Amino acid sequence: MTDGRTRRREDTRQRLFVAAVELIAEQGFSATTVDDIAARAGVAKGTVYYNFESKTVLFEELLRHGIGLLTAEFRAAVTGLPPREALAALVRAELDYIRRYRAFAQLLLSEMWRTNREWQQTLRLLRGEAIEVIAETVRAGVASGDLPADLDVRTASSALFGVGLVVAVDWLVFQPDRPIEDVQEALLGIVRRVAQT
Amino acid sequence: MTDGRTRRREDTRQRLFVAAVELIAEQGFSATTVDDIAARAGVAKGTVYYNFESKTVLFEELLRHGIGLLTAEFRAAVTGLPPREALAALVRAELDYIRRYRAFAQLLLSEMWRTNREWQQTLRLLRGEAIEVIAETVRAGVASGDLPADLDVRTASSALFGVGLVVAVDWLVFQPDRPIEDVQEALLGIVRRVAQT
DNA sequence: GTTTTTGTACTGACCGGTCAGTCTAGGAAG
DNA sequence: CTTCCTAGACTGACCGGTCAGTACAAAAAC
Repeated sequence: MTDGRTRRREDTRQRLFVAAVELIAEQGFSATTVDDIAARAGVAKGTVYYNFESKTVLFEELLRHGIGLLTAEFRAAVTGLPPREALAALVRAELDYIRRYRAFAQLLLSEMWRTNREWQQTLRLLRGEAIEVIAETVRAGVASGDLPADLDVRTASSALFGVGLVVAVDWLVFQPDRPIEDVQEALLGIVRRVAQT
Repeated sequence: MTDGRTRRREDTRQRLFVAAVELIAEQGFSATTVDDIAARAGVAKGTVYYNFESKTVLFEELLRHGIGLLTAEFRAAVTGLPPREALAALVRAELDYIRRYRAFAQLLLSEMWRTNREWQQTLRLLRGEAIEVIAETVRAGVASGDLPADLDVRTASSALFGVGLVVAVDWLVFQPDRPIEDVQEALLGIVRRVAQT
């Protein structure tokens, strides 16, 4: 399983992911060429096609990997916490994730609301999984009376997800010199106020 | 000035704008071909290049036109209103605009945070102009004591702009059957709470 | 009022470059 | 020697941009 070969291959795939995510974040999927990805990863073009079926599949696996990680961190963040604390933990987890994987966050923000792309279904599905974790928390909060009863669970959940994304990426792109902790504070403040019963 | 020729040409340019904005909203700038745009507008490819210098210039003029309109509506919305009412009017104006030009809003959301694209400077500039209107309102509110003194004007303004965009487009793309008035209510509620002194 | 000229809007075949994907020779690991 | 993987030249489709030519309205000439 973790013999030299598998480890080496896993390493190559990882380098390709990193290269692809950076380039696609900057330029978008269509404007990014496979040659660029291979060059930045320091491998030959053939290696890309040895490791991935196609450019689209590489991107889909990238999305799966990236959002899977986010979903996992969401789950880890909320386990065992009461609703209102869990909500704050989710905001923190999202921003923490964005800080660590800023290129992926930027990519997500740009490609999330597209329609008519081959990988759109995949992305929609993955988005649903991540938001479901938020929705579970919100639902529990509404049921227990910790959150306002008139809160629309689906809307609130997707809004929370999107707002964190846009505010953080906006900060990263347009005011990159300022610390992300400030965004976190601002967002927590907003969520706290909105969550008031 | 408004003879047959100029009117005809203006009409063609308008049709090209409409076709381009829809296609780019769905697929992105790079994935949209000039042939597609021409076909949807019902003109020959050459006509695109008769009316616009290049694909990039067409897109830049599109951005200028679209954001210019938004900025104008922002200005019209705030004139003569006291800070807190002006802020609510801005939210209403933004959502009203997004409802009317949903494709353009979707396009903006997807291309706004890109880096390393030829037209990035243009977009950055235009974004600045639109946000400046918001910033003036916030600044006046902070100065007059109508808004919290510790509000960071630049951050608050760009956050307000971005949040309206994501929440509205998210709704349009993922829950298109529900009325946008609900989003407006939700957003106004949030802004009202955050703006509390 | 008719004919000729001119300028403008548009057309679509075509060109050159680019890019996703293929193929095969060869290097590394065991 | 065999197996697994990588390199990078190559191919064919596609796409941005060009250009010689058409259509047609309005002015100019008579």
